[in-house]
Amino acid sequence: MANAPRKGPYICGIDAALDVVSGKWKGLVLWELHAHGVRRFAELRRALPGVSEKMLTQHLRQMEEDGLVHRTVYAEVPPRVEYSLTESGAALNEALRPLGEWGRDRIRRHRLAVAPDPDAPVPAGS
Amino acid sequence: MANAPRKGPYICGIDAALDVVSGKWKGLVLWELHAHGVRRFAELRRALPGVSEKMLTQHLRQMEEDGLVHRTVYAEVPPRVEYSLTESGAALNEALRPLGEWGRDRIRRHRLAVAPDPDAPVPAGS
DNA sequence: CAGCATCCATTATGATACTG
DNA sequence: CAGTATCATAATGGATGCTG
Repeated sequence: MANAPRKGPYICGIDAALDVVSGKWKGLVLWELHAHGVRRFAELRRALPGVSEKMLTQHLRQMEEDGLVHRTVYAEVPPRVEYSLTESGAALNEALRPLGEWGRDRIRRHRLAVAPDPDAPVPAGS
Repeated sequence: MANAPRKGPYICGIDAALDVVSGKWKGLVLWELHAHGVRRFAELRRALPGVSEKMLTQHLRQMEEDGLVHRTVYAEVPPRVEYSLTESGAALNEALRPLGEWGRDRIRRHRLAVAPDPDAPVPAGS
């Protein structure tokens, strides 16, 4: 993925779409940017428990190249980089919603493990 | 994938869903089974240009384990095995439809390569 | 803070030959 | 026909250290 080995040719829309969302964290990045609108690198990092800097960078660059996310660099010290969804990325997210529903259903039905939400407020008394 | 290294825990429905559709041919298998209802091993093989027997078997087994496809073996000579979508698989396919739309849009917009449909009728004069 | 470079481990995918 | 087994390679994921 590091050098975006563009798959294709595609047989139908499904695999064209799956091609750009495949990757361990792409779905979560989309989700996170959709939920918050704009996120900085470190914020995304925190939102994706277990992701390494390299992977996050790779995924973000790939998604930028695929026209899904927008990257804004502020020439400040310390540096600041903000990510947001492009129009295409937002549309993809919309298209992903039913899939998310199905996934939640599946989690319920099969009682799969769910990681704690790092955005959740800290429980009182801790 | 050969031994289904169940990922998770999941952070949201999206990645739970992406987990079961990730794989180079899963989307196409779903598509094919959706379009035709029931397909034999060799039919699926033909429908997925370039897939190796091993990969197809692996994907089908994984999808069976994930409860997406149903596998029926007929004790005949020569052997016959038919695959079809389970209820869950059909629901997944429904959930995948908007994604397919988005993918087709993307193909159009970026003028991406599209493989010829092996199901298409043979052009006259060949 | 937001990265890039390097090395290394694990997975995914493939080609080929063989079997009931 | 519908697979398995075996042998390879490519793609992906991750740990660590360094830089502007």
